Amino acid sequence: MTGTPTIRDVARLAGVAVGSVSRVLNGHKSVSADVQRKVTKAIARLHYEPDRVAQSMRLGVTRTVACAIRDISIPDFGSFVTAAETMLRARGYTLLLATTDERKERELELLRIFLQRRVDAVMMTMSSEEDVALRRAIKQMRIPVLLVDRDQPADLDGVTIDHRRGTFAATEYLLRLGHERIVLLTGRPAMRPGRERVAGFEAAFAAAGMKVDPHLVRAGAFSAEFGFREASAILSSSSPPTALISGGMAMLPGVLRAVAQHGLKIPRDISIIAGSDSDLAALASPAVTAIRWSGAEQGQIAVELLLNRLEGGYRGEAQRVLLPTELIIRGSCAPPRKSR
Amino acid sequence: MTGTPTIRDVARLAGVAVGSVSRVLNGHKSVSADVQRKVTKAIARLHYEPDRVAQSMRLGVTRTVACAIRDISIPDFGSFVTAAETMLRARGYTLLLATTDERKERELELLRIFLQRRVDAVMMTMSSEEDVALRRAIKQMRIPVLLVDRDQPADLDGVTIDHRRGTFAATEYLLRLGHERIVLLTGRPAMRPGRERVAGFEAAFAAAGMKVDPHLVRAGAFSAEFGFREASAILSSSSPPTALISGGMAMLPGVLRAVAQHGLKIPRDISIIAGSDSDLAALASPAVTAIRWSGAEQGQIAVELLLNRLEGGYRGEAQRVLLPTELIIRGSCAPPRKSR
DNA sequence: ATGAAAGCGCTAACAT
DNA sequence: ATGTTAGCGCTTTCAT
Repeated sequence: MTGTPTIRDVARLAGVAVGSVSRVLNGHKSVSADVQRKVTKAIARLHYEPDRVAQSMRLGVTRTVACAIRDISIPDFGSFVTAAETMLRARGYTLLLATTDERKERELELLRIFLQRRVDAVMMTMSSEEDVALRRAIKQMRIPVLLVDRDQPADLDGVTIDHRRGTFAATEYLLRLGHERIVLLTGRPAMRPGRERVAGFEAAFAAAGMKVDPHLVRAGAFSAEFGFREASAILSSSSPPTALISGGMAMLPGVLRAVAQHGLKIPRDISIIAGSDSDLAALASPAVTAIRWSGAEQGQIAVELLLNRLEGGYRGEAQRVLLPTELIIRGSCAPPRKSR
Repeated sequence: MTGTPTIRDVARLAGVAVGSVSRVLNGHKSVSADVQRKVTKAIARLHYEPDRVAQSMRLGVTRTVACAIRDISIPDFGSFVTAAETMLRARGYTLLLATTDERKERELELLRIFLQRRVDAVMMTMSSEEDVALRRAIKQMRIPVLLVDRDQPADLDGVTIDHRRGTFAATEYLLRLGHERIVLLTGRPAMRPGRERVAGFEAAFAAAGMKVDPHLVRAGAFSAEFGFREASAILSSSSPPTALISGGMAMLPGVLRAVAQHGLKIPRDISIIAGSDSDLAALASPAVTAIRWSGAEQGQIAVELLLNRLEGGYRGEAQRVLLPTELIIRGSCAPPRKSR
C-alpha cells in the first residue's frame, strides 16, 4: 500500500467498513464510541485526508467559488479578493482566481473553464455589459453569477459602488469652489463605473444650472496610461481645465505624472480629485482629495449574497447592494486662479 | 434528461459509445471522420462541457496549482499572482488562491486544504522558516511546493529576490552620501527578506569599515503600521537617524506618515529609501529612491519551475532562482545636515 | 449501529 | 476503428 491513503485503507486498518469511516468523517449521529475511536486512530496513523475531488464528484458540488477580476494588482481589487477569500474559507469554500485583463476572449474562456471545473458560483467583472457573446455565455451558466460593479445582465446578483453619487459630490465640490472647466477622465461607458461617473458628473452640473462641455468628458479607460495620455493632451490644449477628476482606481499615477510633467502646481494651477483612495492619494504632496469606498466590504457582501443562494436556499430576484462612497477632502483642490 | 449533460448524453445523441466520445474529446488518433463529425455535432447541440472533476478523479491529477500569499492587496504580490495565473492558464492549469495574513495557523490549515483538494503543486510564502509544525506539514505534502522568497526548507524549489544586494546598494549609497546614523526597518528574521536586508545592511557597513549600531536595526514586521510606529519612535529619540531604509513592500506609507508628522523635510532633514518600488515612491514629493525588482517575473519563474516538475519530468535537486534588484535613485536622499 | 454495494463522469485497457 | 467495462474515492441507500 503506497501513495495517498484512501478511505478504504482507513477502513481496513480500523477493521470497519468504509461506510462507517465515512460516517465518522461526516459526524453522522449513529456511530458507536468504539468505531469512532478506532476510525479516528486509523486516520491519525495514516495521515489520511479525505479526497475532496471524490467528494465533489459524489456530491455534485465542489465548494469552490471562482472569481475573475480585471486586474488584481490594483489594491482595491486585492482587498476585494482578500475579503472574499477569507469569508469563503471560513465557510469551507475555496477560491479559484483568474485575471481577465479586461479582455472579452479571456472572460469567455474563463466562463468555460469555470463550467468545466464545476465551481458552485462565480463572481466577476466584465469588459462589457452589452456584448452579446458574453451575455449568452453567462446565460448558459447554471450556477449563481455575481457581478462586481456591473449592472447587466440585470437578473444577476451584484455589488456595486455608488460612483454616481461619489462623482456627484466631487463635482459639486469643485463647482462650489468656482471651477467651471472641469475634466472627467474615466472608463468606457460599456462598464458601469464609467457610465455612473459620467452620470454623476452631469447631474452635478445640471444641479448647478450648468451644462457639461462634452469635450471635457473622456471616457476611454480606467488605466494610468489613459490618465496620463488624456491629462497630457488636455493640459496642453489652448483652454486647459482648472480641475480634473481622475475617475479610475488605478488612474491617479498617470494623472499626477502628467500634471508634474506640465510643471503645474496642485492646487494652485489645477485641482485634482481621485476617483478612488490610495496610499498615493493620501501621501502625495499635497494629499489628493479622493472618493473613498471599501473594496473589502464589497468582497464580503459579494460572498454573503452568493452564500445566500448556495446555502441559504434563496431563489428570488437578483440581489443588489449599492455601497456608499465618501469624499475625503484633502489639499488638492482650491478655487481656480482668476487669470490664465 | 435534465441537468448538465454528461459524456453519456453525448454518446447517445451521436449514436456512438462513450469511449468514442472520450477519444474525440482527447484528440485520440484513431477516430473516423464520421464519428468525429457526429460527436462534435452532439457536443455543440448539448452545450456539453467535460467534467474536469471526473477527469481529475480518473486521472489522479487536478491541473490545479495553489498559491498562499501573505497579503495579495500588496501590489507586488498582486503582480506575482497575476503573472503566475496567466502562465498557468496558458498551460491548462487553474489557480487556487488563498491569503495567509502571515499567520501560522492559516498556513497549516491551507496546507491541509490543498492536500484534500489534491492540487498538483503549491507556491507559498510562510510566516516562519523555523517553525517545526510548519516544516512537518510541508514535509508531508507529496507534491511540489515552491517557496516565495523563503530559504527554508532547503529541499524545496524557490524564487527569491536579492534583498541583500538591494539593501547593500542602498546602504552603500547612503554611506557614500555621508550618513552614519542610518536606521533599517524590516520584517522578522524568521522570514528571508528580513534576514537578507539586515545582512546586506551590515555588509555595507562592514565594507565601509564601520559598525552597525544594533539599536538602529528594527526587524519586527513589514507592515505600514510597524513602519509608522518605529519611525515615529526613532525620530523622537534623543539622537535621531539622518537616513532610513523602509525595508518592506508595504511599509513606505507608514514611514512617510511618521516623517510628515514629525514635520521633517525629505531629504533635508532625513533621507529615505524604499525597500520596494511603488506608485507612491515614484510620485511622492520628492520622489523616493527605491530598491526595485519584478514581482511579475518572480511569478512567472515560479510557475516555470513548478511546470518543470509537473510536466518536464524534472526530479532533481531543489531549483533556486535569485532575482536581481536595482536601486532607482530619485530625490529622497541627500548628505546629512552638519548641524543637528 | 454497521456492512455491502450502487453510482457520480470520466479514461483506458481490453475486446472485437 | 469502435464498443464495453472496470475503477478512480467517496456518500448514501438498503439490508441486517
